Amino acid sequence: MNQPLRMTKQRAAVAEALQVSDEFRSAQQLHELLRDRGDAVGLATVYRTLQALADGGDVDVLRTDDGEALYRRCARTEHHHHLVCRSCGRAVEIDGPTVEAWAAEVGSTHGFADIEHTVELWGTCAACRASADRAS
Amino acid sequence: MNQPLRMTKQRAAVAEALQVSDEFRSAQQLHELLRDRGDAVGLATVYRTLQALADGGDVDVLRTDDGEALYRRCARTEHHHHLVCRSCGRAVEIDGPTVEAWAAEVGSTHGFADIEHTVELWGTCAACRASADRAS
DNA sequence: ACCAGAGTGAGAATCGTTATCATGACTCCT
DNA sequence: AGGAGTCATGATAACGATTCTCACTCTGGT
Repeated sequence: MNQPLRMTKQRAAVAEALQVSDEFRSAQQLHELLRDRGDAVGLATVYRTLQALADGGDVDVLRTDDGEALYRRCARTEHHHHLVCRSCGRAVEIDGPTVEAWAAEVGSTHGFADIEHTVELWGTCAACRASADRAS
Repeated sequence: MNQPLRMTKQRAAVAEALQVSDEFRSAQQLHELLRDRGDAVGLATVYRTLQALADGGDVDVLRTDDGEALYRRCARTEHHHHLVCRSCGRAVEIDGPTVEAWAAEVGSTHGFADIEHTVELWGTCAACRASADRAS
């Protein structure tokens, strides 16, 4: 068994920064956000904390097209997917009712085991579209 | 209009290395593979070529969990997904008949536009499972 | 209050990837 | 064949994200 994590100022700060928004944020964004807010936390610690939270299933992680990791504290712990705004990171949690079974079936059909699936939707949310229009 | 790319030894070599296998390979793996085979090609060129091929839709790109890009020359050019072996990179092209419509619908329901989706399945193929058993 | 050990942070180190830039190869024109 | 102009190459530097190192600090149990 792995002993529970100690609660420190920094971990609390990171956790809280995640509570606040429902948007996916990169480690660096969170680091900056904390700095600006006054709770300066070392970048390394932000990374460590996020990793720990992710391992514990407390935050969801996904990758942008260029490989950067984004983190978000989701309302539910159960398996789900996301519809993410590619410009602001705002996300909606969604289910893929049919996807789950489909994935497992396709996997075994081809003799693959331990199937996992990555299903994420990317789009531009209404708000970001509005501000893009305004700019043009 | 963008003029066609010049066909050079190195581009041919990279393209051919991709033809050979149906496995997803990283740029670095391909670079090594070419070196070993005798067709030494600069790493930068491998990256450039892969990027060009990807832009042209001639190779598919996906990202591992840790953000590394993997490339593969697929049989079809039309939109499709993959079932990839997480240990050897072997891949099977699959369709997600229902997924497409579902993605678009979910997107518009939440007011998102320009919906794209990422759907990839990861598993362990029969061959890799066999060699894993042998090792244990 | 004390102490063992987990946690922290500044900076170095890694790793994948992209940018630079001098050099080389290819095309087209004559 | 002889250039001029262009695109491609490759060694290397630069980059950005992430991880590692290590001396120092704090937490949590006593």
